[in-house]
Amino acid sequence: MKQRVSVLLKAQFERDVVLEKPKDRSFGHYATPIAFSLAKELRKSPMVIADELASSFGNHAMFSAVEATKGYINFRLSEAFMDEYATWALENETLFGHAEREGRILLEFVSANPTGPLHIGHARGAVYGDTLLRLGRRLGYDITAEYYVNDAGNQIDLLGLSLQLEGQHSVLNMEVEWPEKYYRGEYMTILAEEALSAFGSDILTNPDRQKELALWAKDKVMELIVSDLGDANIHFDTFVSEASLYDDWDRVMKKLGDGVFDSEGKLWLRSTEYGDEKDRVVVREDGRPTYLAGDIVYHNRKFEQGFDHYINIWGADHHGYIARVKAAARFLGYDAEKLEILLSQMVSLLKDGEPYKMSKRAGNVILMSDIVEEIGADALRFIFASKKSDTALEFDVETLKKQDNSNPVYYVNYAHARIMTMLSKSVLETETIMASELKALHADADALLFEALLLPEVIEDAFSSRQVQKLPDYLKSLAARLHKFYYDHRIIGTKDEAKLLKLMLMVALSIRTGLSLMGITAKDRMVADEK
RNA sequence: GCGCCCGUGGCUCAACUGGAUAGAGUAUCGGACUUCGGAUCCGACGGUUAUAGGUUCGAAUCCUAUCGGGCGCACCA
Repeated sequence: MKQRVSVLLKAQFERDVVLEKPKDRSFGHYATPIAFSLAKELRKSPMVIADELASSFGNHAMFSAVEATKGYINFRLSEAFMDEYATWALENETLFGHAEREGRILLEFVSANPTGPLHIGHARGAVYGDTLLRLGRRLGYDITAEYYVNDAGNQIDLLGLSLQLEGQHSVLNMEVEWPEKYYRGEYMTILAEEALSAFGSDILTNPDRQKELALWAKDKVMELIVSDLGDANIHFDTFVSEASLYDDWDRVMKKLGDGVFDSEGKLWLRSTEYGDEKDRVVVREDGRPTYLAGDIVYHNRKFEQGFDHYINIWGADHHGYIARVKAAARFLGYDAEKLEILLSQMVSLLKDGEPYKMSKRAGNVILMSDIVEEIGADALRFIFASKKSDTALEFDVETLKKQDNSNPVYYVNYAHARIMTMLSKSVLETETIMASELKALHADADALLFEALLLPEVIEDAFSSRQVQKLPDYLKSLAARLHKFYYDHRIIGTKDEAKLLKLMLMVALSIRTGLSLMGITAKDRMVADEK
C-alpha cells in the first residue's frame, strides 16, 4: 500500500519521497516532509512549497484528500482504494504481505554446541532467527535455514570425558575425581544410563572409548536440541558438521593465499590487514586446527554455494570474532559485505521480580525447555521477538503466565478470538460479507481498516531493518484498536453489519498472518486455564 | 587499558532510522457490564530522553567529551 503511494508520488514530484505516517491520524494516512528539504533549494518557505505541491496534485483515485499543513503534505487514502485492497487480501490470504522479492539467502543461526540442551540465551537467537526467516520468506526471498554443528575440537573430547565420569559417578556408583570444567546436568545422567544399556559398562570406564562415546553422545544431544527447537516451532533445512569440513582444509588454505603465513611453527591468518586487532592462529604448533580454521572452511563452503546474501546470528559474546571471519572471507576472494553478522544479546529472567533461579538439575543454566514448559512456546516467542535483538532483555516469567492484557500474547489472541466469535454469531453468509463495500465508514472504522492494511509494510520494515520487534509492536497496537472498536461500536444486528464484519475479517487476517510469522497459531477461541 | 552494545516516567519496552505535541504496558488512584466474550474499555498521576557541548529549518536519534551498566579482549568454542 505504502509502496503504491510512494511510486505514485515519485512520479508526480519527480524525486524520491520520504513517506511517513502522521503522528496524529486526523491529518491523513500518509504524509511527507518533502517541502522542508526543498525549501533551501527553491528559496521559499516550506509552507508555500507544500501548498503549491498539494494543490498541483489534482484528483487521483487513490486519494480522497491531499492537503498541506504546516509544511507537511498529508494524504488521505480513498475508501475505494482501501476496499479494493482489503478485498484482494481476503481473497488471496497467502499473498497478503508477499512482495515478490528475489534472492537466495543463507541464514545461519543457533549453532549451539552439541554438548548440552539449549539454554535461554540460545532461545533468543533461535526465535530471532526463525522470525527473520519467516518474514523474509513471506516477502519472497529464498532462504535456507542452517545450523552449524561444532562436532570437533576440545568440547567433544570434554563431552566424552564428562559422560564417562557421570556414568561412573551416578550409574556405576564409583568414586570419581571431577576436573575443573566438565558438562553436567540431568541430560548427562540420562545419557550415561542410555550408554550403559546400549554398550555395556566398558564404554563408561575404558578411557580408550571416550571418543567413541563422545561421537555417540553428540548425536543424542543434537536430537535433544532439535526437539527443543521443534517445540518452539523452529526448524532447519540443513545441518553442517564441522568435523566433515576438514577434508577440505588443504584446498581452502591454498585459496587463502597471502592471507596466511607461518610463524613460530604455527599458521596465522593475516587478519590485521582488514582491521582485526591482531593476527590469529589458524593451525597450532602440534598441527591441530583452531576453531577459526573450521569457520574459515565453513564460510568458504557457504560462499561457494553462491548465495546472494549471508546472514549469521551470533551471541553477542562473540562480537570480537566478526573481524577475523570477515577478513577470512576477503582473503578467500569473496565480498565480505555479503556476510552480515547480527548479534543477539543476553537474556536475564525474573520470577516475581527476583532473579530466576538456575537449577542444579539443569546444570546451573536456565533451560529453554523449562521456560517453554512454564510459559508456553507462544509466550516465549512473542516476548523474545519483542525487543531489539542487540540489546539486553529482561523479563518476568510470571507476567507471561497471566491471562489478561499484561500478557501480550493473550491480548492479541483475544482480539482474534473476539472476531471469530462475532462471525459465528452473525447470520450473514460469507458471500454477503465479502460482497459488501467498505465505504461510508465512520472515522473509527476507517482508522481500524487502515491499521489492518499496514501489515505488509510492517513485514517489509521489520525484515529490512532486521528489527523483528516491529511485528509484535504492530500486533499489540492493532489488537488495542480492535478491542476499543469493539467496545465503542456494536456490529451484530446493525444495518452496517455486513461491511463491519468485512472489516473484522480484515483485522483477523492481519493478526493471524502476523502471529504466524512469529511461529504462533492464532486462537479462534480463548479457553481459560483451570486453576 | 582497548573494542562492541546500551542508558527514554518507579519497573519492562516503543518512537517509521533526522520530522508534527516522546508513545504503550505495568504499578498507583478513580470510573464503565439489562448489549456481539468485562480475559475488555475510559480517565488521572508520572519525562530537562544519563550529563555537557556541537551540527541544522528540526535531535531521543548524528558528532565530541564525561559519567554509569553489560559483553568481549584465547593457540575455548
